[in-house]
Amino acid sequence: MTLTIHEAATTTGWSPRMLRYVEQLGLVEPARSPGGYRLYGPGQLQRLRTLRTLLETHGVELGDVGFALRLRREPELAAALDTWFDTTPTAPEGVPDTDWLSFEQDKHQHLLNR
Amino acid sequence: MTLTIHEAATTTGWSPRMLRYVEQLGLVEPARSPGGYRLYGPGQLQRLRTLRTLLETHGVELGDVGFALRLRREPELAAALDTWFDTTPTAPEGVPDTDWLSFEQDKHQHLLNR
DNA sequence: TCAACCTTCTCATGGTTGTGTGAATGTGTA
DNA sequence: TACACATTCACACAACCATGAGAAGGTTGA
Repeated sequence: MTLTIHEAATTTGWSPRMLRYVEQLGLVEPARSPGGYRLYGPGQLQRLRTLRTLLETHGVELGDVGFALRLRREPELAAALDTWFDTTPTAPEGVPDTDWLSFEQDKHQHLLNR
Repeated sequence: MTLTIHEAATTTGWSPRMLRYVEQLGLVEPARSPGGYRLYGPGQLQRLRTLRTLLETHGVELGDVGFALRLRREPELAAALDTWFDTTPTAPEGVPDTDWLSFEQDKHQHLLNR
């Protein structure tokens, strides 16, 4: 039960070109025939359709989903972003001036309860 | 202890233009003087510096950090991405054909243990 | 008051994204 | 063996991103 790229394209609403692009982003990677043809299984077709609605309903770009993928492949990146966001929630005033740097650095050790 | 935009720029390595851009992305939002001048506190200066190293050490773009911000401001977006990624971890073959759709839909109910 | 800074807004621009189209070539099947 | 379809690669291009620079005007503080 596998479809060729053109068939997969017509049943999912993507263009063949875009299917190759989506694959290049690492989002949906079909198997290959011995000769190199892309073979899309039912799982991938479903993924392609839901990807489509995901983009539309949330106003997200393919590149954004690609970045989200990066976030789960590089946990240290996700962790770095976490600490950055959790540090001084955009309103630093009112914190005693002296504690500041140590406070920052503590956060980098163990993520705090927010 | 607040710096004006030009001072903040020189001590953090950003240009004033970029500080305004960073603010527009929602990443570092300084207070304002009664007359409308941006006022950067020590917390924001630290944030700007760490932001800079974050970008450099991980090869991330400002827009990516902006998207990460979106992810924590719109939990339903993050959830949608979670379910999409957790569904059929890019290798659907080998799963009995019939269980497929129900399997998919289950996942959308309660996130599974990966 | 006045110099030095700030504000917003607009124009400019090189780089990247998303997407199509075509060329040159290989694959699958009746 | 053909014929329709696939592959990769490259050119194209509008739209957007990240930045700079300038204009027109307001704020600050000695």
